[in-house]
Amino acid sequence: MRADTSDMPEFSPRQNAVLEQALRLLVEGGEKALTTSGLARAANCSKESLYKWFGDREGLLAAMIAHQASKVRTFERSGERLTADLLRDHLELFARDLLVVLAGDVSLALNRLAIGQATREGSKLGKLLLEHGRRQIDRRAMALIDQGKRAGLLRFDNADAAYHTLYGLIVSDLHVRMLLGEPGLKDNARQAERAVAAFLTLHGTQKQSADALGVSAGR
Amino acid sequence: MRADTSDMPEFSPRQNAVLEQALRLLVEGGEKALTTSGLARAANCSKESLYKWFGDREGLLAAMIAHQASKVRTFERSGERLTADLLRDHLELFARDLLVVLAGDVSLALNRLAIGQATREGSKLGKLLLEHGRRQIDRRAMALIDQGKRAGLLRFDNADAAYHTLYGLIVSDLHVRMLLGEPGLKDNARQAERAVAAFLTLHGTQKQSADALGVSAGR
DNA sequence: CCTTTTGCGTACCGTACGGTACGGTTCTGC
DNA sequence: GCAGAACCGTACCGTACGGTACGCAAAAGG
Repeated sequence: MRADTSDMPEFSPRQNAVLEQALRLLVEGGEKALTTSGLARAANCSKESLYKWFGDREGLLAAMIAHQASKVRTFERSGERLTADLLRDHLELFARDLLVVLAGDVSLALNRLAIGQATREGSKLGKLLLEHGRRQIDRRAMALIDQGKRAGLLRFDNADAAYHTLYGLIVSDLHVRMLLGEPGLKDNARQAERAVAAFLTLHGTQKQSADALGVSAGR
Repeated sequence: MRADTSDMPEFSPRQNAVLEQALRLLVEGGEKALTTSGLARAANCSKESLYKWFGDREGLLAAMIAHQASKVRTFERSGERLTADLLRDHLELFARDLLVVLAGDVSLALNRLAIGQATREGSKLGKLLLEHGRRQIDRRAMALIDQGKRAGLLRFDNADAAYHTLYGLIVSDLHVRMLLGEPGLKDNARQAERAVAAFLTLHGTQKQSADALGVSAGR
């Protein structure tokens, strides 16, 4: 169960507990609620220890991202032989998982934090968040659609472009809306079905019934 | 040239100049660079005037959003008879405009600001930003695809769902990536073409050559 | 011309943050 | 059992913010 090419520092249990408190504060009160004093109080540790462990505030934020990413390992069960139905199931599962992850409290809070820090000249936190948080889910999807292509069930020239199409169909502007404070979808499964149906219409090799494309919906 | 159902307070020229400076500070240095003292210095006005005009800091931020929105009026030229080629052209134009707007410095800075303020319990700024900034572009797109349906060129049951599909195909995760500090696309036009081609494959009534779907790409 | 309003510039206040220093306490290795 | 490290709690420091108050110049208006 070792992580892949992990380079990450890995923190002590005590430090992980502190990072957990930090995430809690961030989720509950936003960035302004995550102060060194407040964290020290909430985690029953001293500010001195915080600075010893994480260097400065930015180091703490980076550690929080790494810590959260280390919790979201995604399994890659890629043994079975793919059929059209199986591919659809796996794509819909991926879509549902993606929607659940993006709508998660911690994910939203960390993204808000990194976006709040970012400026025109890029952002250290933003890079970290994209790399740590996105790599896993990207790999899972890419492996899946690659497998679909090798099984003759999907057709596309550029896997990256096809993946971004899938992503856009699943998420649309929902992520930004949630980041801005809007509530999420009422029914993730429905959205997943619609997105995957559209994706298969675009990139599937078999005729797709276009039924699932225009149903009542309503966000 | 009157705005539609505008209720907005509309500010004096002097106040607009101050808001312009505020936007400049925000774009150049992010939220932390937008302080009342800094703005007063940059705009050659007194802090007292700022508080008299805008109430408090949140009022200033809201005014900045309203001011920016008042600058981005979108024309609605919906006279001509639609053909398939014309519809495609208009959709691609919309897509390019959308990508340009989302990638704009001021748009990114305001979205970062509102997202940074937002918490789980919604955000005043976020609501404002979505309503003021999005309404125009949403209306333009909805009118366009509605027109396309009436002309028998598009088919869908739910216009809202179809629009979100179009939006997702155009933007994918690009908006969030840019908010996190990543550079934008190298070629908006290419992305617009691909997205519209996919959208027409899904919702067009005429056979679409699937050529434009899988080309080399590269973001 | 004089009055009133508007607004600039500056000084000021309370607060709260990030970061440091220190004394006392618990844990660890030998 | 003891020395040394790790660590907690608290106090402290400098700074910078949001917001207010005041003195004075310049425009507005009759």
